[in-house]
Amino acid sequence: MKHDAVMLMGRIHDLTQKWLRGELVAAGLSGVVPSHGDVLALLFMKGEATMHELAAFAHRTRPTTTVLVDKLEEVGLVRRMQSEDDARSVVVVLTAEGEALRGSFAAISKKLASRVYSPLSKDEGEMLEKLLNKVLSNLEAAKNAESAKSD
Amino acid sequence: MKHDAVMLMGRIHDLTQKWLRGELVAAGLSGVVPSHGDVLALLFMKGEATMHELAAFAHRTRPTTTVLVDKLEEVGLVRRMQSEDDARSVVVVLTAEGEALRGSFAAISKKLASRVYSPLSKDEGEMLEKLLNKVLSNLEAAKNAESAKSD
DNA sequence: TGACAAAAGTTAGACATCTAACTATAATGT
DNA sequence: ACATTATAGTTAGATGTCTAACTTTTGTCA
Repeated sequence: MKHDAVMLMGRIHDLTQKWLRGELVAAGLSGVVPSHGDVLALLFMKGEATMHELAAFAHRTRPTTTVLVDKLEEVGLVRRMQSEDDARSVVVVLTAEGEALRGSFAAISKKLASRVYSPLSKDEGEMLEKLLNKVLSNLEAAKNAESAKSD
Repeated sequence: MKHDAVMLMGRIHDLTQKWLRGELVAAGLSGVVPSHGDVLALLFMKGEATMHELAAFAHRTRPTTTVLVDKLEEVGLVRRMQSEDDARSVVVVLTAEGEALRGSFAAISKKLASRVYSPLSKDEGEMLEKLLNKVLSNLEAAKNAESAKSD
């Protein structure tokens, strides 16, 4: 055992992010980066979402989400609206142009999965997901335990 | 199969990097980040290295490595020297202060591995490394195949 | 009911990283 | 031998992300 899983995951993460950027450019979406994809992914699922929900889903901070949505609004894929329930909230929705990209995004996402899973058998793919979930749950539990200590 | 391995690895990567930053601060190394750790790791192994070697080992670009070494020199952990063989090359070496941190870095590195591997059995740990290596090799092969096409 | 705390979002400033362009030196080929 | 090409490293400028601080609105509770 080389105990290098963290390094391996870092490398895989780097390569997949880089590849994704290339795909987005190839799809005519210069200036759109993988994090924007996470924002759009939630909108494709839910139709609309608050900044807060988008930030949580994309695992980014709210300031970062502000910038991400600024960009998506600038290129015309989403629109900000005032919430009717809560005057503090902003609701983000897809424009027609944004909705039109649903298919492209699904295709890129499928291509990414196939790229990563192709060297693995079905069993191996499932095993990998199981092991990663174990590791992640454990890290999140440890993190929560530590932040709870500072009460 | 959820095909979410990429997302899981991204999350694990984020959490481990964040934790590492905290450990470095706790070790009195404010301003030193995980990438600096990669630079130091090679110096702990080889004693000295050129900028080019450090960049390759840390998987960063040479401009980034310039900045990393600037910082390490500023906090007194390494020193730049002119190479005697090649006037273009810079050789980076550890200072006494840098050498003194060997133990702390080994401890942090061990703690990180234990954090990640603790929820896994020995067999599972080995399996995880095997699967990640498969995925990474495949991605690197695909990348090389694509860049070769543009000849 | 009115003060104070919590939450949603933005702005400002910092930082790690990247690509492109530049300087200086070494290697190569005719 | 000299011109061209390649390599080592740095500088300059851009970008994605973060934390801290701020504004506005909502919730709480004495």
